[in-house]
Amino acid sequence: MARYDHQKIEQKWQAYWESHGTFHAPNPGDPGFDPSRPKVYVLDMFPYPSGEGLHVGHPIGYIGSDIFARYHRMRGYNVLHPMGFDAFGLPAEQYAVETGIHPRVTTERNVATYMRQLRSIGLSYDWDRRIMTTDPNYYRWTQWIFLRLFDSWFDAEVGKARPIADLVAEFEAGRPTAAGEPWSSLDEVARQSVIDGHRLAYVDEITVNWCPALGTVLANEEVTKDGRSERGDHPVFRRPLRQWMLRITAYADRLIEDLDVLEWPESVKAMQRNWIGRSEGASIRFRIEGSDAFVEVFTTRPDTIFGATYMVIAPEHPLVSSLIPPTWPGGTEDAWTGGHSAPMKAVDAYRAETARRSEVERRTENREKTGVFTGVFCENPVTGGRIPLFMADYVLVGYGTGAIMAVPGEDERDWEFAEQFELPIVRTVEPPAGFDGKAYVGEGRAINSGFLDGLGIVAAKRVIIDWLVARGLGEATVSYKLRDWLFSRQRYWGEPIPILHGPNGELRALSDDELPLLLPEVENYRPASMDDDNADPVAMLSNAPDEWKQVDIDGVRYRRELNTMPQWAGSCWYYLRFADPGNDTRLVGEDAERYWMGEHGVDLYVGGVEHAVLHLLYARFWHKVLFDLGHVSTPEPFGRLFNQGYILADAFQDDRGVYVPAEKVELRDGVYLYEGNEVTRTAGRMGKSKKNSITPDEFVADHGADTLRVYEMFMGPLDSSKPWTTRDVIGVDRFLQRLWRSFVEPDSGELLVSHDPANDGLRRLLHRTIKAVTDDMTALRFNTAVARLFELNNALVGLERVPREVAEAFVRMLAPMAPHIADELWERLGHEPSVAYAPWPEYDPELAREDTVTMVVQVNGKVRDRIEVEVGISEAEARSVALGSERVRAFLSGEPDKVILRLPGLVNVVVR
RNA sequence: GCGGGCGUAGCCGAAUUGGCAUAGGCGCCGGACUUAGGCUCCGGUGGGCGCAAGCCCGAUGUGGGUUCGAGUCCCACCGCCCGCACCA
Repeated sequence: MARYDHQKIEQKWQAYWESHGTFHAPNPGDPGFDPSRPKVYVLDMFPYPSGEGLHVGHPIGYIGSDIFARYHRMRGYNVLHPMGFDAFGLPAEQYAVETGIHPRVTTERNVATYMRQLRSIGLSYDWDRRIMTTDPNYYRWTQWIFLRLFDSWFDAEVGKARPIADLVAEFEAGRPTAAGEPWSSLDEVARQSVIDGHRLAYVDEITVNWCPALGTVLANEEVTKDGRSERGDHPVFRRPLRQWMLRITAYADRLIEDLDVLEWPESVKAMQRNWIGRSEGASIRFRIEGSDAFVEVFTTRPDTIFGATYMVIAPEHPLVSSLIPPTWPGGTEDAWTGGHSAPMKAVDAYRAETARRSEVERRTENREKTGVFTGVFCENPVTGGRIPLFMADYVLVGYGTGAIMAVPGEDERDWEFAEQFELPIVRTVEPPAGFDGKAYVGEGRAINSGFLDGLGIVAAKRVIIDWLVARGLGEATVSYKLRDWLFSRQRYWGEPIPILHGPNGELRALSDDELPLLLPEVENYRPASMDDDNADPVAMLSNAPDEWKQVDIDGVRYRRELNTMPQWAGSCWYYLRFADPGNDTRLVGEDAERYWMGEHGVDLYVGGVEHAVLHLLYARFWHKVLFDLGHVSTPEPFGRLFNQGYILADAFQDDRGVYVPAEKVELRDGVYLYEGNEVTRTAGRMGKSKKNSITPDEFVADHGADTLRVYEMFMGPLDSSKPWTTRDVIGVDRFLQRLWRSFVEPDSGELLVSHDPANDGLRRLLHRTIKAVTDDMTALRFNTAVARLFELNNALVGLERVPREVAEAFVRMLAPMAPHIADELWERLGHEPSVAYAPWPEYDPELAREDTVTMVVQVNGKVRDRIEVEVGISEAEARSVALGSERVRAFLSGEPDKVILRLPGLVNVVVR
């Protein structure tokens, strides 16, 4: 064999691993399970199997986690390293709309491609644990968890979820209902409605994001800031609709607090905190003039209430029309009316205008403020002043109470509005001298604020809240940006929601043993709404046969829920199922859950930062519910999270902006040419649409899986995005070829390993390398680990034979990154296959240390000499070496001199 | 605007605690082997002087600060990336 033949060797070892079940991880209680070993759970964010297959940018995180998993196997851990597929979702369904092919068929075809590609790069998954969210044996448990959410309520007193039965028992024991009526006085329907109002999964009529093109409503999280669908970039409209909701807001505080102990990137923690958006403040009730009714506002600055010169409600605010006067009251300025003859007309017109205006426009910053006076005056509770109530779309209905007290002196938005509508501005916080801005939002003492004058912001807040509480006008409250999770979708390819609707609208959950509720077959996948923006939402399952849609129980006819779950559902708990994928009596066996999820849950979770908020927040929420109900043993699912960076690649566009195949573009004299025409280079993620993808199939055929793995790790830090540079691949190819030649005689295939011990220099390098690579492995610094192995390999060049101690350690260090070539060499070194469970090499701390180190000698502040000294030299010796140096002596003045020895770990000041 | 992060050679990048800045790779230059070629081998690669050992000088976005000593810590500024954004 003249060269290292990657095709032959990689196929050989992949076949070996599969036929020997090398990476199968037994569960507690299974044959071969060793309970004395520590466990590590290494998880990738499982993919949605798209029809395009993988390109080389996709597996970079998988390779990183695979190296981590392989390293821990060699360290003697029981390693859970599974893979599966998040296979419900829109693309397969949209493909079905076009082709009529059942989503199950396309999904299975795509999964087969993914598995072939993943296997071809030597990832050490335990494929026996493979799961698919679309498998009835899987979604049975997704539905089961939904039923637990339906059957639970959040007990705010203990801050955790409890079974509904507990709530019923408490009501029967005298717990007051929210409406204040005693439980015993309620009839069955009223009781049911009280209970339904407490469930973690509940139905509510809310304003939803309706996307006709996708034929479904979307969660806020799935709508871009331009008011379009994240998937497909279709227009989204606001519609009121009765929908399933999950009460994630109940967990807002715990979702924030529990972030602290997680070993997650700070940026992701920050994004989650930001998304939940907790702010402390006060709700304050402002009496409506001439009425007993109040407008309740939320503010984070109750201390500024003396400066509240007007109020604003959102256009969607449910202010009762009867409170709006028939004519413009005295004190109405012309600028406030919008030219309308009566308040109701002005309000109706403004509401209509807002509804027409897209979300995009509404959310655009720096848009000129619009609004209209409602004809209602309120009373400022502290000043007694008469202040107008406006309607304006800069106040959002979804946050706080949908109403604000406006303090233009201390808030930039309010200032802008006040200027436009000629409303009075009163400063209530003293700006620093020389402040010439408009609204002042900084620290300062209260002014123009009656009994608050002179107080700082914090103290003023405390005093005013006490004052309001004493008068029943307000209280301290906390507000969140986080909304409850809209959980219904009108699409076909998702988990059916296991609920029945009774003749009187009552909800009836399926029992656990009626699960799974199978997805029915339908004739047509095309949503009725698809081409009509004005169409109403219709659930796809209304196309199901009547036998499925109707259920008769005890003579009562029930209708099945026709909505399905969103794609996030399956990925909310898949990490639990991997611990015990075959269990058909529980979602996960207790022993398996406690063992694999023990201590920190998933020990390393690797995936893209695009899931920083949605998937990771939803999964944490479900996990906490399951934790509260006693189904899992840890409060958090993912102890350590790592976001791999993306592989970027140049893409090229011609003069019409059309992408041209990147591999056919040539660089000549600083100009990029495609078929002789100049094209423009752009950077970005790899993707089929940009015609710059490289598939693992072609790469593995040309260079091999080991080169792909090592190259992707060597490109740079795993968590930063970096460009794919085909030119650089050759360095890794050379490394592996050179390595092979160091070990194997090219012509005879003889093993070039000697029994002679390594010389001191090589041995020191070896032990330094082991130390560095070992540190790199746990820190996921694989780029530097590769560089260390390059360096060690370079030291072997020119040796006739590699000393065995070096060879053995080298192969073992190489194994996680380049497992095929490492297994081959390991076998040739005379070991049983495979190196996957060979012990990781240990280093000798003495040998790993540098043997000499440079001592820098400064005389009176200037470096005068650098002297190589042995590591571990004593202070006295170092001093005598330094003072013995002629160069140093030449600069001694005879006066007391300051001589400083600089030595790693030793600062030694000598005065002479 | 708020939050998170980053600026090191021609390019990708390294530098555990503040301690020889620039490891490793690409590219480039020179040489060897070869009829030829390069997924071969050897050497060089911040600038200057030197045949050489070596010597001198400069440099981690900019400007300050702390320190015997700063890529690393502190302050200000400049530039870039990511997330959120009329959230009261």
